[in-house]
Amino acid sequence: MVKTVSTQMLSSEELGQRLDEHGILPTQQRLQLADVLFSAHRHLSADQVLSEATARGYSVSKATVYNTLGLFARKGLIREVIVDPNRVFYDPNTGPHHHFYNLDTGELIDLDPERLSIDSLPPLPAGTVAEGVDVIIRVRNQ
Amino acid sequence: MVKTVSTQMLSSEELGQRLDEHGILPTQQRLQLADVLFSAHRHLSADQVLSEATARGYSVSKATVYNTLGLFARKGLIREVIVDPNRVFYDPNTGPHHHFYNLDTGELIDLDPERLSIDSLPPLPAGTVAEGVDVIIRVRNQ
DNA sequence: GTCAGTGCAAACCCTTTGCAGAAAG
DNA sequence: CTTTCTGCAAAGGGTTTGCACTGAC
Repeated sequence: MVKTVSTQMLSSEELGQRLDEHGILPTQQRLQLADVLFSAHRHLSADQVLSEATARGYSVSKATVYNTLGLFARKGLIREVIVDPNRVFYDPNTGPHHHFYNLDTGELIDLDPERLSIDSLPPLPAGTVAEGVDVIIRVRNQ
Repeated sequence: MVKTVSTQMLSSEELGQRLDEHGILPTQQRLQLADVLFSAHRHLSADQVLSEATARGYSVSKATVYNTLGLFARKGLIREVIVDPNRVFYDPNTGPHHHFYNLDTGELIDLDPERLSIDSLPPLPAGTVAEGVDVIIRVRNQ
């Protein structure tokens, strides 16, 4: 069973089910924020999520955006991407893949997983277990 | 030139030369901060650099630490490592290598470059050039 | 003397928190 | 009705900035 992640707008039932699957109570604001995150197949910062939500006429506060994004990330619904000391990006794609980060535009772009994958991890420091691997290719224009 | 009682591993002449090579005017504070950075083979945050400098009896202000670390990084003397949204780490090793980041301890550990290297970059987004590649393996204790 | 570097405190910006009111079950 | 969520504003914490002072050449 191959499930492809669609980039089109998801119905609120689908969104609600997705929240349920991750143990997240689907309130109105959470559904709206999930809608923003999953319909844009882009990487958004908290601020951008708030702007986008506001632009769509959703009524959400800044605190709720931050709290909700943190919750979604903790529950595994989305992934935090740390590439810029000034802001955290949120990636609706939780599958294994890496990123280009454009230092000039601040844009974060998915890297085709087939193009670069770390297949064998090196020995980890004693007493630790791997939690995740991030590869960031920093690029500049021209 | 008066020698101060310190634990520095590089002579101030060596440090001064290193700053010169990177086009950095070697002032007293810059030499002291370079001393802290290069004698500790660790990854330090700005705050840790300040603490360490103070502990050694160096007289540097917080603003100068931040300005100087930024300058060193811009000039290629040290490398910024972005792994934690709450602080930037500075790595005196500018050679190609990657990192383990311990989420429990906040510790950043060098990964032996022979253990993991990205030898062929995937095609970059159109109109961009690679600036650097960061691989972060996030680990937890136990 | 001139220009760059430094120190201090205040400003900044993103993010988190405290708490009262609203909503979900 | 009880518990959880939301919104507002204020606090928090790392980093940057404005400006006067100091130091290097």
